Amino acid sequence: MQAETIAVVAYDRINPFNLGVPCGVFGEDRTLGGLPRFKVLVCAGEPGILTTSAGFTIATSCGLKDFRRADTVIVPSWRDPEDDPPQALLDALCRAHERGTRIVSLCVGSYVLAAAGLLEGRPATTHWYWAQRFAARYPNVRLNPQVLYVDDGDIVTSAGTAAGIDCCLHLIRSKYGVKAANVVARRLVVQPHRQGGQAQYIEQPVPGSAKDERIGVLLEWLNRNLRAAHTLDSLARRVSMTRRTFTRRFRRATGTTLGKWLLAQQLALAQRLLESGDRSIDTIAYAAGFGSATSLRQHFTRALQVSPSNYRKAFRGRPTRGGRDGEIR
DNA sequence: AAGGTTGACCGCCAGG
DNA sequence: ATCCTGGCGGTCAACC
Repeated sequence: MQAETIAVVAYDRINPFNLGVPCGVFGEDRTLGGLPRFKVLVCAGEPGILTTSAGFTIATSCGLKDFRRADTVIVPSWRDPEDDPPQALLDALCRAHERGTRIVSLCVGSYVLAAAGLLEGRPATTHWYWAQRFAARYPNVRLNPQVLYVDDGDIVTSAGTAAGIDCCLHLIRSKYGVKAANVVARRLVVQPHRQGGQAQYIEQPVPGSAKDERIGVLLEWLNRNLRAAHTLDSLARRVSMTRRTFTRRFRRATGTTLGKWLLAQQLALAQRLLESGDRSIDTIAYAAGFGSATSLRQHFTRALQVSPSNYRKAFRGRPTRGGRDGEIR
């Protein structure tokens, strides 16, 4: 297969984790796992010495001119959303985009794409912490701060830090399939597909208050008792709140609704059970709190675009015995 | 396939 | 004034 070239923009004071995400996903040779070999070019997005926020410096011979060789350009966050990116970088991004190169941003890299004008009128996301300021500064961008990433074809944006991994996995999944993405996910030891949006990761500014604590304790308990049938009323009773207050507090604490949160947790559990062990779909459905295998199949397929049994097959990739997997080197 | 039932979600308002 | 709570009821979707 023709090697796809990925240009990753490095800039001064870059956070090494952000730089590492695309390099970790695309930069390793996983051809034995059945993946194509990507060509990763770390490109200096500005002249001068590039230091990282961890103190070491980056030396690369690639620069903006090398965008020309890329199929995809990734902007792995930005040092400071309030710090305007250099015009030369913005111009290079625009030219690449006009040539048909896909432009991807991680975290607050959306600010760079927006500054380049690439997000005008288009759907996008960014780190939840900056979402409000982003929306105020770029009102024409259809910002959705609830999701982990937004794939708008030639432009892809993603939410904070680790969502960059979700986003990069998505890029692999959409082009090379679920199986390929799972190979990478396994190697990185992350979930192949996280459920729900970034809302569930948004911490409340005052987490320790006694009242939020009640929801927190409940969530922990729920996660250990997913198989039981829960209703809004039974849970509200459990934390001694009225139904209305409970739904409100729940949303404030989790950023989502009870139903969505529960379903996401149940699906995540079902995924884990499918990935390991040989339990029947029926058993797994029951263990994860679904009323029936039919119900599990329906929700699972809708959320992941793969049926449970195909997910299991794809995740395993190939027959495994004794915990060894041919894809893992 | 249509219709009924149930439960979840949330806007709204009144009261603390 | 501001925030929170409890209750009502409309809408929607899942399930039967």
